[in-house]
Amino acid sequence: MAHPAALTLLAWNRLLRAADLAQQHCTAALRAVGLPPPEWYDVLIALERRVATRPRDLQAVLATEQYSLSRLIDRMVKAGLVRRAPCPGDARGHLLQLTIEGLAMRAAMWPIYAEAIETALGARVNEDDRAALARLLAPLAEPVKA
Amino acid sequence: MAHPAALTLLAWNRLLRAADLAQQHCTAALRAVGLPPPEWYDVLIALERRVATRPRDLQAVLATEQYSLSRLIDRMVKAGLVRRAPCPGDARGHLLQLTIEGLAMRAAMWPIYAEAIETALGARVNEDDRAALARLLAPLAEPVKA
DNA sequence: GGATTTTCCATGCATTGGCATCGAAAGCCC
DNA sequence: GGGCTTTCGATGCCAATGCATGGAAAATCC
Repeated sequence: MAHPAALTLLAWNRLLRAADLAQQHCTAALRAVGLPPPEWYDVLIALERRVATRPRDLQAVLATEQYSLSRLIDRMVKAGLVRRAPCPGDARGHLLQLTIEGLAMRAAMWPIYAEAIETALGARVNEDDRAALARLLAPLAEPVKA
Repeated sequence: MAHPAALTLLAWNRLLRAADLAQQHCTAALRAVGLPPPEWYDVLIALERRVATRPRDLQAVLATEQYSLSRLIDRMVKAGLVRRAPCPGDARGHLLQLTIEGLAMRAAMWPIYAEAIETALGARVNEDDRAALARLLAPLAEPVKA
């Protein structure tokens, strides 16, 4: 296996840095107005759109670790945003439901989150470049070994 | 502030996912052969190249939080890879030095790290695309407000 | 040069994450 | 149906992170 070229390392470092800065920016923006971090939004919106209703589906959608998701849900339940309901047909798992508060929280978070994304990405890269970025990142957003 | 376009969201999600997968892959590759995570390499190589010798310089170079770096150094000192030496002319700080073991560790990590980068990025994106990626990510690798 | 502000680094405390493992229910195979 | 394997989700334990703050030295200001 060849050593990475200088260009590869440059792209590598920028990729990691860019993602880090982007996430920090969003987290800080939400936090600044007393809202929970982006991961909470991702869970809420997935449940609202019924993309997933069980933890294992959410896990696949969000590409998060099982234990990590399990505890995230714990916190969201404790915060009153999500409810665990019995799962008909599979007594191992359960269904996840948004509460009214969860729905409200999702709605409250979006404007802040959206603006943060716009500031961090939309406003700094023109449309052509955003399209190019999305295209170039597509293969990298797939699991490495696949 | 306008809502992000669908294209922006796509690029956004792929950016975060790609960086996450990339880091996981490297961390796992190093861990699989009993070596410490990538951040350790970043510290070691910075010290070896004398890019930075004091914690605050390292902090700037690595774009890490102050407390986070402070404790990372703690661990590396405990592991015998780095030494804290008094800093002539500024009694608040100190100089960081690689130990022999630190130097060896840096050398031992590189082949594994390099191969992981090559697998995760170099081998999945052709040269033109890597160049394009580096160019497109350049603005995003700068602090958001700048 | 004394007081104030800023820089540099560490740390207490609570939260979060990583890893391994567990218990329980489904699925499978015979 | 009785074992064996796989899937689902939670959790104990320890490590790492985040946030706030502390303390001490340097720089600045008057």
